[in-house]
Amino acid sequence: MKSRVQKATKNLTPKQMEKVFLQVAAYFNVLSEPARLRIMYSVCSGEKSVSEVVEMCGTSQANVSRHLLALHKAGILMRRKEGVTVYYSIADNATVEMCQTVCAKIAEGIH
Amino acid sequence: MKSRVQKATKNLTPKQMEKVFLQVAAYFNVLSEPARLRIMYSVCSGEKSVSEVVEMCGTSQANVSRHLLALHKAGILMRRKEGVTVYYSIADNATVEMCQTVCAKIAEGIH
DNA sequence: CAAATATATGCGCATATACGCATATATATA
DNA sequence: TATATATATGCGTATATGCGCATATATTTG
Repeated sequence: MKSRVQKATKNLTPKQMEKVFLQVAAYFNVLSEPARLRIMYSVCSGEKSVSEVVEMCGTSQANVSRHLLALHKAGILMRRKEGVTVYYSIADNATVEMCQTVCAKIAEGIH
Repeated sequence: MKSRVQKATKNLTPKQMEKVFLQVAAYFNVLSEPARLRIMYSVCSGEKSVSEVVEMCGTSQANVSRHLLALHKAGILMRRKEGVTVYYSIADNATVEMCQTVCAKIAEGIH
């Protein structure tokens, strides 16, 4: 019996598979920047405003804003505006868990 | 009690965390190209020579070779040389499963 | 050794994108 | 309304990298 994962892509046409590959690549691309991973790490500990992330990460405000928007656009972060302040938090826990798994595997080789 | 994943990165110095972020980003970067995902998909069905992957993917031989080497260098594919032929196969099943999970999640939104 | 086959690589070009800098936009407050 | 604060964005530059093309390298075979 095939797993649920295999089923999901088994009945797609080549054209549809190509779309999937493009979207999956775009998804991984969002996670392929150290700056964005640092930002995700800081948001992991709880909802943060842009300024708070700037302080935690030591990146410029402009870049933090752009990276947060990219993560939001990818569906990974929630965006909530309160007055002039914008708060970001985790929207997709599966992505966070995946990142943590990869981090852990790589961290093993660091010590 | 903390999960094993959280433990793995909890006791790292900022400098070590930075190294982890760089390596994780590099890892995701390998998976952020449609061409490489196509190639991985074809190798998933069993060990393949470079030529076989070229036929399956319709990409040029030079690029297939480069992408396969990149996947091998990242520890995702095995590389085995037999005479003048080079065979690639899955080395890291966790990565394949991760890709399939992401593919499945995205494929749901395609139909 | 010469030729054929399979794979890898050097090079140039085009494209994507992260960053710094300045500035625009939006909201709150005096 | 003027000012201050928080966030977003336009623009130029530098860098990374995927691709096409040609060619190098390695191995087998005649």
